[in-house]
Amino acid sequence: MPKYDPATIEPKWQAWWDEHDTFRSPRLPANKKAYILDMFPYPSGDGLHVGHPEGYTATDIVSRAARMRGVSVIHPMGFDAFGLPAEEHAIRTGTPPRESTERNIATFRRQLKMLGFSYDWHREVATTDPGYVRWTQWIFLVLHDTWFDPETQRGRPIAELPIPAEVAAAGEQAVAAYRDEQRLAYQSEAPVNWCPALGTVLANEEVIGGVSERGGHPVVRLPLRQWMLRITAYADRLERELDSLDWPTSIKKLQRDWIGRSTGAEVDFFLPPVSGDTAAGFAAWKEHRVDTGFPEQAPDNVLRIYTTRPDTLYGVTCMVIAPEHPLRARLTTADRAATVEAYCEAASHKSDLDRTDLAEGKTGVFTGSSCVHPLTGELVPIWVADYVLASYGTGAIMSVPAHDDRDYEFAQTFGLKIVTVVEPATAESEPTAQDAAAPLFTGRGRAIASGPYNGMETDAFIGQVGTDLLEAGLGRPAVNYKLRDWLFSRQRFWGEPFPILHELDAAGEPTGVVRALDPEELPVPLPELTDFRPGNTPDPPLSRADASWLYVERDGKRYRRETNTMPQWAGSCWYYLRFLDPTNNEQFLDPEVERAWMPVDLYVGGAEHAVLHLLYSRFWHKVLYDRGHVSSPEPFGRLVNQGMILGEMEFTGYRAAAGGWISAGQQGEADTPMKIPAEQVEKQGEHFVLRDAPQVRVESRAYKMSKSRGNVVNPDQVVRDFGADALRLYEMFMGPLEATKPWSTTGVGGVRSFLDRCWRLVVDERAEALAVAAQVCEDEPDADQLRHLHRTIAKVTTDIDSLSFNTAIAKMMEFVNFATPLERRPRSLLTPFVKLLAPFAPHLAEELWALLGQAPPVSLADWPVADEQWLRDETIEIPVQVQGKLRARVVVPADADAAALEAAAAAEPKIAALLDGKQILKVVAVPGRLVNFVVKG
RNA sequence: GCCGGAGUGGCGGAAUGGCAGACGCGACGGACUCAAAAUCCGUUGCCCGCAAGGGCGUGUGGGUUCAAGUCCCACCUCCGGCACCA
Repeated sequence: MPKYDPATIEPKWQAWWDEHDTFRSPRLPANKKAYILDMFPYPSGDGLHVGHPEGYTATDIVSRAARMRGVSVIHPMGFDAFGLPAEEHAIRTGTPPRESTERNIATFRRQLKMLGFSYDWHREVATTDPGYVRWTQWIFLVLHDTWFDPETQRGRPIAELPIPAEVAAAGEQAVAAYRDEQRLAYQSEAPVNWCPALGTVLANEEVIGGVSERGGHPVVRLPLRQWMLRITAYADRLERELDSLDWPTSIKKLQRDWIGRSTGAEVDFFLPPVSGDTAAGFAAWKEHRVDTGFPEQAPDNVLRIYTTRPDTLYGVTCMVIAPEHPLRARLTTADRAATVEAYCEAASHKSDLDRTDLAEGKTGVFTGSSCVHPLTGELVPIWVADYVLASYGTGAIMSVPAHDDRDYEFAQTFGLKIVTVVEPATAESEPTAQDAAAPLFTGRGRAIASGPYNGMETDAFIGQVGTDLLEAGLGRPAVNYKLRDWLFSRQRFWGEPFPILHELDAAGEPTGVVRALDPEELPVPLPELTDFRPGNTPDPPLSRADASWLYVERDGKRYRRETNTMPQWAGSCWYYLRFLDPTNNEQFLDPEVERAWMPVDLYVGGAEHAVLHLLYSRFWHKVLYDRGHVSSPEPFGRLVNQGMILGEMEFTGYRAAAGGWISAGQQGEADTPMKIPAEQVEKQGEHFVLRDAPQVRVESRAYKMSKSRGNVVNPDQVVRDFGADALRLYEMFMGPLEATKPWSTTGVGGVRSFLDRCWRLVVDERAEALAVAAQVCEDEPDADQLRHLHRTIAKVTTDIDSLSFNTAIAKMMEFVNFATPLERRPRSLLTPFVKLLAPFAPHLAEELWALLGQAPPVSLADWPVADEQWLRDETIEIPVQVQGKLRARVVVPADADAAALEAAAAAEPKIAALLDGKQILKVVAVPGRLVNFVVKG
């Protein structure tokens, strides 16, 4: 009668935990601490997806097990609630985003509670809470109040910024402007990615292949005033300090590649005056440079380039500048002006996709002018081409077609000269005549045709020429990063307003003076709007706010509020800090609390945040660290990415347009894919085929869950059908946490029947009322039972530490398989097992714990300790091989040495027969492992 | 193109260089039942064989080793990411 019924016991225990504040964490850890963090979700209107509970269950198991082992655990949850979908919903329906967001959060909260996660809900935050926004804005003020001191590689208060004498002399306004330029949060007019369909500007990272990441809408480039964050100042630290982190190497590498540090040299190429003696001018310039050295800023009379291969200087055959290069107009001769202008005009309209090398070939035009090679004195023509990016390095390159594939392609396209100056330094043969068939060589080697540097290896050459250029004042070593400053403003409604005022003159026009609000004036609330529609222009929706919001007066001056809002990343950059002190109204986080709990010990989330979220968070954290607001330089110690959960495995056959089936792989456009039920398919060799037509191959694959494919699994449904414990357990049993794996509904049924078996281990299912099974007794467990129990304890314990939940569950299944047939089940055998089960299937464990007469909650019971004595065997079975092939097994004492093993093996009748008459060449006997006879004859 | 990750039964997956396939799903057989479901017990990598037994097996080809899923070299396929960063 009393069958295992998750629908009743799960809500019951969830209510119990709530009432008893079972998972509330203290303000400060009582002893050893563990901060176990999930990437908080964006509360979409679709509710929880089965992908969410995967990582959440993993951290929940770790948290619950840690609590049972006496660790002070902090395990919070919240919501990343600003963002585009809520705003788009608002535009469609006219509902204010706050309303739909609150509704969605309520759904998410209900679903998360339904799964029995042991979050401390007292710490819940949403990035949209005014009490949270206040401190996001406050951190912006910190960024705005900070400049990066390159000397100390640290962010420092703007008040400490040294003001150059000439700036100070120019007056207060000049000083203010100088400061504004140096702040970590600064304004820029740079061209931005404007997406008309979304009505917003997007960060470079949000533009994938020329279209918006979200929605795939076209993006155009427009110049616009924007807030930028100077993340590039921290590039070096962001890269270097990755070393100290316990992160997957693949994620570290993604971040390194994204930061894209490269080392090389900047070199100045002399621009001869339009009229006058080029040779004499060049000589005079060189002499001047020897005296004055390499100037910080490139003067007007040079073209400054950046290269990672200064050893190829003698192979330069042309210079290429970006279309947006500041010297472009000056370098263009009158006869080329029309052509160059037309080219640059066209390039400005090209999307990033068109400018990548996916587009066919290289384009470019000659400017008509030339510069002088600093080492050879030869004239080098200057071209404009859009394969050179204005935003990287100096926006200009030296083109070395023989040793750079992009330059090679460019030279080939326009028939430019190719000069080989590096040859492969192969050990086996002295390179003879240059191999004309392979003019492109991008590897490292030995210099040729390079004047005094002939014969030098690439690395030595780079070092030497670097020194020489520096001495001659012609160049200097340089470091560059692919990482760009972070475009931090959005022209949307549903985001944090900036705590910034723009001063207005008498005519109501901005004077260009910016005033940051005082921290006491925060938060700046979002204005009430009725129309959320983005405009046709990049004018943000907030500019349509009431005058009462938009205009403010301070100290007798009129100001207009900043109407851009912050991007969604802002809130998620620091939520892990607010969780520690979520209701603090005095400061963003109490330093005592911060020191006690930080850094995060385990951070689990999807790999899609490998670069952006994790890089932005680290950046903010380092700024807060530099400014003394947090105590550690890195926020996240151990990071783990959970894998994606795919839809159920599908078989797809193809209906030929002409009728009948066509084998997968041979189908054309006109043939229609059709889903085939699994029972109509069978495996034949490498492939699946139709059972009724084995000559027809069928595709078998699991696809990413998506609404359009209709293979989305809904957690509510799974909980209804199998229970939350079954869902949790199944997600952990599917395979390794990090792996991508397909969903299988029958698999959920499998773990559910394991839970049923656990239930029946304790409960008499056929009794009228809930009662402990008759087999449960007060016997002392026997040796065999203790062996099984302690081995299970040992395995489950170590597997939780290594996040190998699938094998931990397998071990518990083995225990249940062992214990089920027992006619007498000692209570003291069952209670430790229920404890092991508790982190995985907490509701069932609480129920069984109570039924076994223990005081709840098992969630805070002591974790069992494996007793070494039961992990050892007295005798073991050892495989015996002859010629490496398994031929027999012998049972020997566990501590038998090699000689004893060999003797026992040789005595085994089957082995003796095989060895008879053979010459034994070698015997490998590994105690505790195996015996292998190597014989001849 | 470049950089990661992965290829093991019908399926998901286990395996400190030492018995490949733990555990689960599915399938098959048995017990219980009038019957079915549920449950319990058992079998289940492939091939040959009545059996005892034997052979073959971790994407492909080579190598190291007494011994390779695991280490090394080359290649193939799939998945993910990056993509003119000089």
